[in-house]
Amino acid sequence: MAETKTAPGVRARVRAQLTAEIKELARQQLRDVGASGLSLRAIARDLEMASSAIYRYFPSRDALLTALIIDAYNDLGAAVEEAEAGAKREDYHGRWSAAADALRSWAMAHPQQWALIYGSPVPGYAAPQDTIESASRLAVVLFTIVGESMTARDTESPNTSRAIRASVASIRELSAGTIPDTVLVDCLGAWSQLIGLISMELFGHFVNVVDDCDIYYAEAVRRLGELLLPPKS
Amino acid sequence: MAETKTAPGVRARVRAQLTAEIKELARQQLRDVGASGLSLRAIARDLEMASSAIYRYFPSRDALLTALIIDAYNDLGAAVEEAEAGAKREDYHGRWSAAADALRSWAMAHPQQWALIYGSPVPGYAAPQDTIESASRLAVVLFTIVGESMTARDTESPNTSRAIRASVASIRELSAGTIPDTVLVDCLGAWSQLIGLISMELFGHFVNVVDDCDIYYAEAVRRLGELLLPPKS
DNA sequence: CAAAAGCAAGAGCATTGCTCTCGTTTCTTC
DNA sequence: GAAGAAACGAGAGCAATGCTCTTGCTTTTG
Repeated sequence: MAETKTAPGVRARVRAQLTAEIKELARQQLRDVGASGLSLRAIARDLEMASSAIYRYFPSRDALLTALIIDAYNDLGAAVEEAEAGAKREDYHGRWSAAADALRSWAMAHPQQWALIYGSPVPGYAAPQDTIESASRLAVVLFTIVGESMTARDTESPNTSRAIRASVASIRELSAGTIPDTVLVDCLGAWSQLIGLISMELFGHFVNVVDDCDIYYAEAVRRLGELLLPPKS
Repeated sequence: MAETKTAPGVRARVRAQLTAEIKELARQQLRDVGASGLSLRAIARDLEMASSAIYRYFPSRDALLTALIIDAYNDLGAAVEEAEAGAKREDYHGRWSAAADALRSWAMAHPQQWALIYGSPVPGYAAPQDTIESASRLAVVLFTIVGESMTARDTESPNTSRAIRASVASIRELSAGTIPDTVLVDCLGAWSQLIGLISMELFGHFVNVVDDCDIYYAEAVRRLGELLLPPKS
């Protein structure tokens, strides 16, 4: 009796697999017709099951989208983390470039998933708490690079006003307090610039503006590194 | 006979008005249910006409969206142009802040329209040529400020590589060639950062990150101005 | 072994974008 | 000014969607 009764139950396993298959088909559909054209019925058709059966796995279309969003955040976070981990620890400029390049590479390889997480929030206004942990992975990598580069440098607290200090209080915790506020402001700007650059390119705002996005992006990343990090040894 | 026969024809006028009414109702729906929930049938219902009649004015839902996108670009462009025109011509920092502040103010006042133009491109991949002229108005304002501030400064051509020069060749025309390439690269970065900052705030990426977006944005704009413009007199 | 919970299927509802046809109104051209 | 052309509004209809409900079946659980 205990023979076929594997610990997590056979039913739980087939359920997990079917859930994964649904998400995989959804991702495929995302690439083909975009987020707005994602259809639960089409997925059910590909899976040769009744459309109503899908609702045993995802209570609504938006729930499926939300699951895809979380997966995308994690996939992107893992890609950036891995690339950044490949650089020498003390080479802050190398770590910065590696992370930034991995960010854009992932975006170019998964444009629809990028649009899902950094484009307009499609499902009403549902970006629930489930996403925030996965979403923060990218920011953690970027801010950690700058934060670790700070310990070596003089961390003299500059003359930022009280109001500005307060406006970035939350993010200071994420960076463990090692980054002075002026640099923190620049960090947020650099982060936003990276997201902005990639989104502008991906969403067509650089057509007839920037001719070679590869080269321009590399240059922009280099300058941001020079602004944020201690000068190269 | 020529009495009621006004030059553009009475029919053309009522058509223009109905077109405007449709767009106005569409904008209203945009605020209520977002772009994905925009329904031609609902507009027809509000207008108390048959759903099929709408198609005499817009051949498809995407066409309506495209019209709204162009309107949004023009509305935003006009708002920024007007704000920038209100500053003293020789006060480049004032012009820069005025334009950047108007940009964010417009975005906060019209979040759905912002999402329409800077979010994920919803209608398939249709961002046709009609939009590019309206879309460039913002960039023209920003780049013109920097360009005009350059004529006073030394425009020594710095050591940018040939590849980087080529990557931004198209945008150089828009700025009438008065901006050296290094500054041009920073301009593009600043532009992307503004769009990125506002999008991140609007799309929820600054929740639990930036506490006071008003103050932070003002500081970020100030720093970008210091980077791009000649030092304050 | 029996009750309970999970599952798949089918029918059905309300809604959508869009097309086609059919009279009617307005404009254009002779 | 009248005939022909073009634009218009309405209605019916098609294919598709998200989602719900009910009905049997299977797996798990007590």
